[in-house]
Amino acid sequence: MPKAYEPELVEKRLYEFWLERRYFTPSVDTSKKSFVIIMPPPNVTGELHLGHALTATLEDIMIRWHRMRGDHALWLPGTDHAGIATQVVVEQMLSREGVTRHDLGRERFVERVWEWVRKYGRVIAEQHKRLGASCDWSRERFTLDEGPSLAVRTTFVNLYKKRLIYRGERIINWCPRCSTALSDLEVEHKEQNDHLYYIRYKMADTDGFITVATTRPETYLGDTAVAVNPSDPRFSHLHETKVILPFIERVIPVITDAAVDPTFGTGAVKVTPAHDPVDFEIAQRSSLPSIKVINPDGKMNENAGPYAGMERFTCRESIIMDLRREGFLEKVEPYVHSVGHCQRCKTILEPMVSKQWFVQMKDLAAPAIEAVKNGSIKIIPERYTKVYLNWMENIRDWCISRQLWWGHRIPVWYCRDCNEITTAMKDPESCEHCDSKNIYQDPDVLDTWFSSALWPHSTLGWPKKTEDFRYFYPTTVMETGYDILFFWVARMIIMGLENTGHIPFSTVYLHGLIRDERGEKMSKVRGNVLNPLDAIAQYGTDALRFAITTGTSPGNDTRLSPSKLEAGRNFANKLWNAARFVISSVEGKPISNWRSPSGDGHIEDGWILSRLNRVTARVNHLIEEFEFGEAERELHDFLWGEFCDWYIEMAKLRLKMPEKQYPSPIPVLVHTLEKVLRLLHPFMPFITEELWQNLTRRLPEREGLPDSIMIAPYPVAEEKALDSKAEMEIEAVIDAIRAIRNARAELRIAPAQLLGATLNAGAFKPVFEKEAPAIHTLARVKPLLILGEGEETPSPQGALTLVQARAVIVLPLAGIVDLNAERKRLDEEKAECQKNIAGLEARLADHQFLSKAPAEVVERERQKSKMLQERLSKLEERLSQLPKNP
RNA sequence: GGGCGGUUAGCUCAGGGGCUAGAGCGCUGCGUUGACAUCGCAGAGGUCAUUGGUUCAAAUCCAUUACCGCCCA
Repeated sequence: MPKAYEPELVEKRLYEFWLERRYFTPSVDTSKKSFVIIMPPPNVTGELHLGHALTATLEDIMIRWHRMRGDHALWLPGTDHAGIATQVVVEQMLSREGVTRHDLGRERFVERVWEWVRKYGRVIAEQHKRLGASCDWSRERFTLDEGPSLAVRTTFVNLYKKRLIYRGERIINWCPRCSTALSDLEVEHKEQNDHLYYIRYKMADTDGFITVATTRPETYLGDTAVAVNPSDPRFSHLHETKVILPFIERVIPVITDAAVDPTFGTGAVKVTPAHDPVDFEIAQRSSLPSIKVINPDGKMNENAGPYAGMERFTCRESIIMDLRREGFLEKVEPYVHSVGHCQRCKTILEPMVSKQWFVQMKDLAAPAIEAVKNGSIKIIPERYTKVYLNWMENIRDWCISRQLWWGHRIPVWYCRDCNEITTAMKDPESCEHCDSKNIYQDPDVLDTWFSSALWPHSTLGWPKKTEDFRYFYPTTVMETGYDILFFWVARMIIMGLENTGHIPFSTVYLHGLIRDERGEKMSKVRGNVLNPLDAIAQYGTDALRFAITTGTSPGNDTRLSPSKLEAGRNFANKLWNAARFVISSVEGKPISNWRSPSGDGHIEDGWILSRLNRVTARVNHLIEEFEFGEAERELHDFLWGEFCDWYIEMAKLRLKMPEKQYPSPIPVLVHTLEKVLRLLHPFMPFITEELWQNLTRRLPEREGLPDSIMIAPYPVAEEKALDSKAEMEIEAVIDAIRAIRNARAELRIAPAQLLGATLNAGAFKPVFEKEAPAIHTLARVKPLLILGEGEETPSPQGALTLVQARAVIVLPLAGIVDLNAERKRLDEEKAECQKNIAGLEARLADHQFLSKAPAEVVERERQKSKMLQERLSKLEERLSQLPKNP
């Protein structure tokens, strides 16, 4: 075995081994419990980033744990066609060839996208394999596959027939760059330093004017009214009057509407129904006409009179100049407001009246609200429940049509003869209303999230009643980032309930974002992205997995830095070397009883087995509670801080000794390592598999051992292995060794130099006698005289005394120890000890405490007090023995 | 404007009523004893943001203030 763990030598080979054995593919077995995670589908042409790596790691941890516990664990992977994103990428590629999608035409363009997808669509899957993801590739799905597409079609037709999908002229968010409508969720609101323009509109019938304030003067061309608050006395005399728009000379009414905020600007606002959501509603209430002045490409249209053809922001500048010149511009104030941007391309969006398809959400949301409220679906961390409910209870209709070519085409046909709409499961040949053959399909496609919303059931076969659907649905856990709670999770719950009548999953686990070491969001623009594959190449997959999940808690963002990756790599290497030690120790030796070794052979055996079982219980509990980061931390601490630092070090001595005198530590070494490997396997699959196969290959008693750790049972704690006495005893020994080492370091005694020592262990005498060889070697003391209760501890001149709860250690160091310093040190320890006793005594004298605190707590405090008292008297004894110093 | 989260060691973060408050990294000193220098041993370092309250007991629960971050409008 190499001296250091070399991940590149094992990862690929083991992944192929697992694939070959089909370990990732669960069978349908209704007698067994299923555990199902549907993977959030990444963009088909995208590349794996750390968010995906985190998703995959957390899901793999759950899946592997459940699989090892014997559940039929299905982790279904897939990819998303990602309408806008993919179309944009391909259009960019085409533009390098000097063609637009319109040059190609729809059919040829879509064919080009498919080519692209076929070429790059495997990237994500391959990268997931590098991460060790144990997902079932045989069930992999793509949103545009036949199955999921059928689900989309079925859903659309059903909802249309239930009148829950409708077509309407509404104000929507339009991205002029992507040239498509977007849903409200795809709008990114950003605070912007801007200006508020005060524009004068001349009264039509009198001499005066009315001043309105706006941040978007270019839209005045589409104004169809001026509105004031009905209760605003400043304008009551102007109700029912008319004003004239500058230059274009359109006469529009002054109306009243309660939505007008009297404190904004002058209290009078312009109303542009075609380009503002609030104005759109005002217009509906007052039956105002709506005049579009901006085209989908962001240029002013023919209704803009002299400004027609101008780009919208150029037009703004131009209009401001003209208004100012003609005295229509009263003033300009600096103004901060929130502006909607395209989430995808960051272009400033244009609110625009447009005929689009919508899902009516309110009724659909009701059962989805109920499912979370009544606990059928649990959200982790819990605080997101409120966020979810708040959004759901204020839900608005969902604009689902997109003016793109890449995606699920809207299954709607319009009749040129009767203007009616036909929608059906099969593409119609003629209008279902007038039977005319003169029909054409809606050119638009559906929002990508529409198909994503069906993902948990569409991937399992719905609407067909497949075996998979019957066995694996509802799924168990939906694990994803909190940033897509509304986009995806909420909509999956809605659509799952609507389509199947069942919740799509019972637990939602939301993870946080991975940021860079300065806490900034990683992005290509910032140039701070860390490529997971680079990290894997440099540190290994297990190190990366460990680094991004250890010490994290659900829903909280984490920072990733090279030093965390190093820590992961170092931990893997530590494990590697601990295993290397155990494996080399068993080589050529008879091994017996490693499956269930006795802890009675030696105190430290009982100790490590007890600790192992406590950790096992903790880890299982933590995984159940989705506290993966904490579970890993505890395993890390156990392996490194207890097994390696102490048990292995102690075992080394016994390995060198004749077995008659000291029972061999090999069964316990092997047993503990083997268990730790299993415990760690869900987190660090590659190294644990490699070591486990390496180890078990050399062992007897192989009955029931599978070929792979990934299908070996996950350890379960055994009550009978817990041994508090052994834990206490080894703790006392460790304390003594630490105290001696500490003294040696403080006094700068060379490591090679052996010291003689006397140790009075009181009632623990037999323990220390048994552990004497460990103390010899680990504390480098020899000879060591061990005394017990009632035995006088000699204290020669110039000795250093270490007083502990369970032992007093005397190191004869005449000439090295400064007596003044020694007295000072003991005095300080005494003071500290007295302080602690005083605190405890005060508490123990308090009737309230004695009567109200649980008996167990009171008892613990009594014990503590007793131990401190003992220590205090030992300290006093040592102090009295010190020669009086002038 | 409404809501949520954070504030704990120099840095990054765990810990969510009863430890002497922990870890990793960093820092200081020592170290080539056949698992590991991707390491070992030892050490320094904290008014748990503020102010009140609840409680026998508060880093932990409640309220307040301050600052930072996020979401929704």
